[in-house]
Amino acid sequence: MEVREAEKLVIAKPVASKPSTSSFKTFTELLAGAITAPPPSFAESTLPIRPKTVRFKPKVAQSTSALASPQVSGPSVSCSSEKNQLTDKNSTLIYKPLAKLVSKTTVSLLANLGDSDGGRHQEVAQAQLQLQPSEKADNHILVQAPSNPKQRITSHKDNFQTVSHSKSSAQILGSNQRLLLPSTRGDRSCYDGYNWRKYGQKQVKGSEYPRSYYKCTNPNCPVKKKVERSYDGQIAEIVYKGEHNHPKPIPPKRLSSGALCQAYPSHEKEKGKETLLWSTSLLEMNEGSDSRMDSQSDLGFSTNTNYSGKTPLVRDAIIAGRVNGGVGGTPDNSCGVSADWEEVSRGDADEVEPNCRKRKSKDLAIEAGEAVQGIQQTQVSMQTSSEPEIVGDGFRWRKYGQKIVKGNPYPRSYYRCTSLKCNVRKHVERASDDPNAFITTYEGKHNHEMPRSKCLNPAASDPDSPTHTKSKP
DNA sequence: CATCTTTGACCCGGG
DNA sequence: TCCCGGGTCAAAGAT
Repeated sequence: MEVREAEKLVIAKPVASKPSTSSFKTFTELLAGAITAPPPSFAESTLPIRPKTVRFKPKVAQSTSALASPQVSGPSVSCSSEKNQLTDKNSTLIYKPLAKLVSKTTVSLLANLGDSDGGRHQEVAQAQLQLQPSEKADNHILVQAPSNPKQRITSHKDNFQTVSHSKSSAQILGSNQRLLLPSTRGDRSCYDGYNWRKYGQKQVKGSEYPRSYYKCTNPNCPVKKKVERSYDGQIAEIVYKGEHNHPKPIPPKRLSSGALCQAYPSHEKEKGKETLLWSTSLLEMNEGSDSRMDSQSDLGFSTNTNYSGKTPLVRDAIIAGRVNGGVGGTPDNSCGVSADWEEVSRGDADEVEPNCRKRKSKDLAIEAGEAVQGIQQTQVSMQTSSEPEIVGDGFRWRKYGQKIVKGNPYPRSYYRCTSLKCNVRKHVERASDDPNAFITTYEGKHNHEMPRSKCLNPAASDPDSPTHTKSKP
């Protein structure tokens, strides 16, 4: 099967679980031994490990080969080959380059990676990062896994640019694709370091798969993502909306909880394998089998999951590129990647939601948002001029939608006041090619006073003031 | 008991 | 003005 073909290429590492009486076994031996273990259905598989793993079907042979040997080097890797496969619908990554911050830890981590095979990951990660020539108002990341045989073109209209590459992320993702059996609880499809709450699911016309809607659980964080998942659990497409206005939540103790506890299925936690250091995982990633990965099998791949699995850098590259509000898909993107993981263990951000499932009621969340304001401000300042209203004009807004409105090639973002019982809404859209020109339209009147956050910098709290926005209340 | 997912209904912009 | 369809809400159920 094609799927297995992909696995063969990517996950070919013999399981370490084998009681290695004799220090080394040939691959054949390992294979043979493994084949006996899994169910008959896997007999034909050359992958003795992780029988549960389901990967996106690599429709493109070359892609798999590329995956197998990510020898490309240098930051430019992503650009060179990607153009060659613009038509490769199986591996499409829509990514809006955004300026991103690279932490020191990231740098150091990258350095370390470079010493090992991390360099490869970095390259791969870079391959994931696709620059979008146009400055759009929203950063969306669209990851489309190649699993879908009918891969539909990820044409996100004007907002997106479909890009593919030899080592397309999708394929890489695919290589790490896991069976996403919707876990009953905590199906955080796509672990990306953030916590998501599913708030809807729908069968979208034109899409063969149901689309799930997720919101970042962080208070006042406008980020949402849509995940289309095939019936067998594979992620067909992921679309991110907005930018996180907060740092990544941090698990109390190294990947053991926090984000993981949410992102990972319950059994994952039970296994306690998440305590594995990512660094360790990184070393094993491309070889295919680490227990952690196994435990992720039902996590669902995703931009995140997959990345986090075999190619965390890839994942992070994407996430970081977006999360950090970066403007540029510079080679550093790969750094952001690792940075993300670094952050996970650093604990610099979870003041808002340090523990998994600490989420309280919406009210509490809103209140908590106050505490985040400071962070927001900081984050926003790092962002591009896009979506300046996230933090607001003194009020707090939550983005609840976005659409392409006729007559404007740029997407219109919809916000609502986060204050309870306040029905004020507004939508923001680019007014022209000028990335700084926005039109903000307000609806309704605030039935409350402008919130005053202690951490809020009055000066910074008025993103509208920059003159880029003209409001018409 | 708290939190999260599910899912049908509703909202609303666009054609 | 009506209909379509994507997105969101929120009650109910699950964990």
